[in-house]
Amino acid sequence: MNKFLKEFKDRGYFYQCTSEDELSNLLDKEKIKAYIGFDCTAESLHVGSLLQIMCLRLLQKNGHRPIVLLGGGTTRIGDPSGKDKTRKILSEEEIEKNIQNIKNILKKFLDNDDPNTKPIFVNNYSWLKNLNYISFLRDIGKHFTINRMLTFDSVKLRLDREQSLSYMEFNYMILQAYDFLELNKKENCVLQIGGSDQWGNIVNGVELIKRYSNKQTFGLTTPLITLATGAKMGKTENGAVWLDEKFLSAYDYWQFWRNIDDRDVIKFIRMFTDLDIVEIEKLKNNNINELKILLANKTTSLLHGEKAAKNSEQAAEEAFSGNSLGSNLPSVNISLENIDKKINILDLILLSKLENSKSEIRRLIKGNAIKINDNTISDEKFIIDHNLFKENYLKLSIGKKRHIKVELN
RNA sequence: GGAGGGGUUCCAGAGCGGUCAAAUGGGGCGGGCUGUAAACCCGUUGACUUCGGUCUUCGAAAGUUCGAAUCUUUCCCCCUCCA
Repeated sequence: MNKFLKEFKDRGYFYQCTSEDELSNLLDKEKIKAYIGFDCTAESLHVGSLLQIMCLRLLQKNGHRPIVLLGGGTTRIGDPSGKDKTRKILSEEEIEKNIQNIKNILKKFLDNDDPNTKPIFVNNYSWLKNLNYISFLRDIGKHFTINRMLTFDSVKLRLDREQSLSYMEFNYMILQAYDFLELNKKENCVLQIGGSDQWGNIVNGVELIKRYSNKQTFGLTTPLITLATGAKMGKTENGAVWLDEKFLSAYDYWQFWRNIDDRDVIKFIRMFTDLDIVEIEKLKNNNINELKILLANKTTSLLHGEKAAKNSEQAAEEAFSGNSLGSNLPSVNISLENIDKKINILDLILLSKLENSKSEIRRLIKGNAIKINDNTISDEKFIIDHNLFKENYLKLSIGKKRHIKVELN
């Protein structure tokens, strides 16, 4: 089997593939261009897209060139795959902003220098916006039958569950198929990779290219990753695990990986780090907490850099060891006047925006969840005094896991 | 267009004149055990509070009533069946 494909499988990226043998042969023979599309509904990507990103990296590692399609056009429609409801439609400016943001995140993960493998960013709006309805129907629409379209899961599930599917959304798969055709013509892109929910859309593209240009192309999908607990990966405590530092600090990102379920650790090291696959097998008997730290360090390095990963590890060490002030923790600032005003613990937490309900904070205090410099606060009227600030900051803990540095300025 | 069913707190889903800030389950949060794990146990889950209470919520608005999530009217939205 082809080297790329083998590693793709060994790392657990593989779910389904069209004409696997032919693809393997092709990959042996030449360096190809492959594309993955990213939805631009959100302002940032989250770990749910990480597997796709790792696929891009693996392509580069094997000398292939990734094309990143930012779905500026298709985001205006909304992919019905795996969705119960029609998505809210975003404004042009929002989508444009999202595209820029997402592009920047992707660049962090990819090698942008090697001229042979550096990513090609495309926005399908550039070709979708000018489509002419009549000629599109005649050129492209004739290759699709409603009979077949109705058999695809994205459509079938919505119909079976008796949830409405608008004509607009129904067209999504045709547009995605057209994207592939366009990239095949323009860039000679011969492979589309996507999550398993994209299978129908991908197959449609492969078939369209076959009918339209009589060329063979390929589709490859990755499995849906679920956690050992059964939950979908990517959303936790405070919402999604964002890849953008503006939404989730490097420290919190590190913590996300540090807290992965035991049963998922090796699997995730395989999927989300660059460690050699053979080396990973040898790690299996290592201390589970060491492995979690390794996982957290490697994944955080890929996104935020090694230094940020190290800092996070150190901050965690300090925060959880219990007798250090955690100078590396994420920090919030509050102004000196507040302390002069003798604010209490309730207001301090409110000001630092860690909670926004006094009732909630009261509840936390009753549950012994609030600590300042590792001392439990049991009085909701506890006054924040200057002498709590060592070297201009104090350590505020909410629960066992949320530790933060409150700095004066 | 006609006939029915429905919109309840994060979700699912009870309530159908006062005892309802609203059962139950899930999820979340906190505590305990432990390993910053899982499982399990306990607590909590509208806001504010001088901890006595006060205020705002059951699609929207108006009304009946001492009193409404519960009754009436109008409007909006969703679903099913028939045409």
